[in-house]
Amino acid sequence: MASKTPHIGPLSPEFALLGLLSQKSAHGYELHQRLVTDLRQVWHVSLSQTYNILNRLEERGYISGTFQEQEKLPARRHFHLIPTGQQRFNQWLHTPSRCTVRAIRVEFITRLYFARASSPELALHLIDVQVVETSAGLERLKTLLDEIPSEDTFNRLGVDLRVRQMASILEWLSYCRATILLS
Amino acid sequence: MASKTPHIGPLSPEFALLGLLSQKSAHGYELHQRLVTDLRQVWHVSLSQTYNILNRLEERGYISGTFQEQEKLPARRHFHLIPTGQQRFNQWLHTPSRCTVRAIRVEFITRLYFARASSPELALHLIDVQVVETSAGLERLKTLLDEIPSEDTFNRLGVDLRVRQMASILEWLSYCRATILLS
DNA sequence: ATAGATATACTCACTCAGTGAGTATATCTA
DNA sequence: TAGATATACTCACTGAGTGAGTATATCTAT
Repeated sequence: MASKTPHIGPLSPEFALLGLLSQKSAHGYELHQRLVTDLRQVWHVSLSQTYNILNRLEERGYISGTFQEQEKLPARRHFHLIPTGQQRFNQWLHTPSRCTVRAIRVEFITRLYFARASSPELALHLIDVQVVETSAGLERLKTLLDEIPSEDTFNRLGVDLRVRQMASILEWLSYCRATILLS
Repeated sequence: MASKTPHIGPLSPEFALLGLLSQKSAHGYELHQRLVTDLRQVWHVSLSQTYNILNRLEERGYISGTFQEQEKLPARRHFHLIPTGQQRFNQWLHTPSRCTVRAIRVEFITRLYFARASSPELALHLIDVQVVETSAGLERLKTLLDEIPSEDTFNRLGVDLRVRQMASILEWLSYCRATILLS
């Protein structure tokens, strides 16, 4: 019954929350706010989704939350990262993103955000690794495109668009490098 | 309790199935096969997801299925489009896609597939409308980018990538037009 | 002065996307 | 003749994402 892919997918803000907690423990509302200020163009996460993920992360034993009474406002839960969660985050931080537009735009940028905060050299390294990964992906897509017969119009159009997008991601990655160097 | 957005989202293969049924009624297995031959680079839909959607579509009164006994193989359900479903499909067919990479790559290509099958002029018209829509989206993104302060590095990087992708989509749309004209 | 908006802080119940395993039979292939 | 592959579908699950609801405090404009 247990799913073969507990791989909860790096395309949910899960790792972003883990990362924010690795910088500073906090309660849900604050985490959500940090997410929507620093990465609002990257993730579109509602408050309730934030809490959903936080609860799951706690169930799985990656973070731990304790209730804090407050004088006037309602009690809140203060979360902090525990070793398994830190380990999970570190591993994610060093794994390149898949070669899809969404993975780059959402997951890779998030990774870069945390990498730069901990060490700008790491950020530059991640960019270089991602360039290699993406170039390889682009070649695979070009080969795939060549193998699709011209009558197969819509499959060709789909792959052709992906080829163009990979190419534009490569250009963006180089712009990204320059931006990180200057920042 | 009822969701405010019954907007089941055009990013599920729902409309593709409606469209396939508008061309020819069929049973689930066959619909799945048509999907993975003609649009395999566009949708990645498993057989069980196909049945899920077909069941939902029937519950909602867009399609209707009747059991057919077979001599040797197990009975199968033959689906056909009913008027509300046809109407829903027609409306979708004439609504431009949102300006996101995924909407274009998945939904727009699907729309084009059905448009060309019914009339190549319609396909060309849809492309032209989409160009207008996408150009407007690109301008909005550029304005947004200008409004993000340069210290806000990662939000800028996110929007910058989207700008590049919109630009590459516009080029692709023009390639698309040429392809449809020649096909 | 006070009414209404906004901020803090969280819970709950829901729909939809997507997967994997399971059931059953027929036919093709080495 | 055994195993892979094709036909045809069901079921139960996890995870993404939303909207409404609860409750209190503070700020703001009339």
